[in-house]
Amino acid sequence: MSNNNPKRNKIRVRIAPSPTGTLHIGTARTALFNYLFAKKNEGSFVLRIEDTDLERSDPKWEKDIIDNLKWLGIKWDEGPDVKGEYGPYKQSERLSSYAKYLKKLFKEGKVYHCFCSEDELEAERQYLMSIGEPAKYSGKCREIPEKEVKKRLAEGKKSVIRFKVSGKKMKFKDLIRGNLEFDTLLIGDIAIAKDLATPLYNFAVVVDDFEMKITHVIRGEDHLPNTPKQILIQEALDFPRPEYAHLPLILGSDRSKLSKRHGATAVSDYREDGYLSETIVNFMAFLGWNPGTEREIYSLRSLVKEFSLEKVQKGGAVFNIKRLDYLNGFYIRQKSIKKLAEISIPYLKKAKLIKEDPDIEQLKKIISIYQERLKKLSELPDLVDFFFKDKIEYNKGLLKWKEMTDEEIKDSLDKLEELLSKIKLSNFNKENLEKILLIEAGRMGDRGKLLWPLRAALSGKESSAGPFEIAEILGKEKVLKRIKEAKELIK
RNA sequence: GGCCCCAUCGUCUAGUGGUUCAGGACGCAUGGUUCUCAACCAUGUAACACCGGUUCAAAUCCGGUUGGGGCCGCCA
Repeated sequence: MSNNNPKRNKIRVRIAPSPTGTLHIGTARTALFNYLFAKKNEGSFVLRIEDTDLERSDPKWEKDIIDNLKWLGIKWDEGPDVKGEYGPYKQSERLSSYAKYLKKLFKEGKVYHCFCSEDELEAERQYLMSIGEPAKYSGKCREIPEKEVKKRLAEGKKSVIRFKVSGKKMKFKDLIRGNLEFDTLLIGDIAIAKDLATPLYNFAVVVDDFEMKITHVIRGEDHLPNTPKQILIQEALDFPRPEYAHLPLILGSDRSKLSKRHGATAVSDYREDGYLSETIVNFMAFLGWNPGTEREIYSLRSLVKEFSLEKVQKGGAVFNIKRLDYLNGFYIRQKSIKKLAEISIPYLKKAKLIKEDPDIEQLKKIISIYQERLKKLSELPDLVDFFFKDKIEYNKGLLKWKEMTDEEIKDSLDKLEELLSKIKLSNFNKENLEKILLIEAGRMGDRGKLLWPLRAALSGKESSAGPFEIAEILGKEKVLKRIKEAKELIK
């Protein structure tokens, strides 16, 4: 379909995190959906930092948000670090805009100073709730005469700027939920700024979305009650109304909004735990959305092609870590050995298993036999530590397969030592070991009698990769050494 | 308490009035597979919250009940 005025109709969406903490998984998913919607429709995706709360905002959180969004591959077309037509993209740098519209609202008599104390307001709310009334602000400061207001202001009395809410039914359409209706009679006058230079959320959002020409506001369902408030402010300022789409919430296992008490909520936590960005993206996309087919594996690129708001769910979605693990295992298995070895290095270094200059070829061999056993990178050190340690520790009982006696274990170990020492260094590889040892193991009736003690002696673990591949990587010398050590234990 | 949103297997979901005694995936269980674990394969497990109505026909439409969730800040 052709469009005569593409620029004017261009879709523009935004993610507007406040730098008061690490990038939350919920924020990341909202960012993802906005990004997908923008890219699918050839629109623009804007990153705006909502740092009006000076107390809680910190540049370090802003950095965390930007770093992790980038890590996920979610790129913005305009933002604090990307020049754009509608900047600046940090609210703390947009103060003059807010002041401008605040003055306009004052001039038009649509806002007023409120001198109520927070304690007073809190008590009022409690009282209203207790008698079953809507907990809204009474609006009593509306009536303070102008002269009195000036006097109190001159005295330096603390105040807040409130927007006068006039009662009526407010209807708006939500792209996911359909037609919604709120009774604004139930909304008290909205605090929109502390003063001319300190805007508050509901007001700053409206001004910024207007000035940044945002066409679609896609955000979490927890913002639903804010929407009528923001529309009221928009109308007072004569701004056009964007389209709204409220996403279902991400829930914890108890079906309440995902929060810290459910476990990790920061994208950085998952990143450090060794989840891949592909995993997180694929997983987040399916929290409240699906393509309507049975396909479940999607890259960011393929999501862009398939995404649509119509397929977004209405009900909240529980964050299921088991599924995340499964997906991560899948993506780990998709990685090339080279790449997987590379990204494993930091985890092995952290566990002090390798130093600055690891033997990459050796590492790749190890990784290749553990790739299919890995769910997340942070598990790697515990799985492969025995390759790097000089001496491993385990209880003698570990060497025992089923009901073997110490005597039998010793026989197996002796046999192993005898057989293995005969193998030439150049033939000490998986295929050969298998050929030689399997014959002997078969002779014993139960292969476990030979193979289990071998694997246990080499790895020191209940479970591990197979003994032949481990032996090849360890090398003849070390293998014989570990068998000797096992024999010492049995004595 | 007030307002609002929501409701298919334990979880994520397919399903938009008949082709579905409801399909897929994760999980779980069982079996297969060179000792173990993993991976893989196969099989199984398990759901339309309830009550009315509309209709020849309802998981699908309407109403109510119940249940769950969100919000009610001079945070965002």
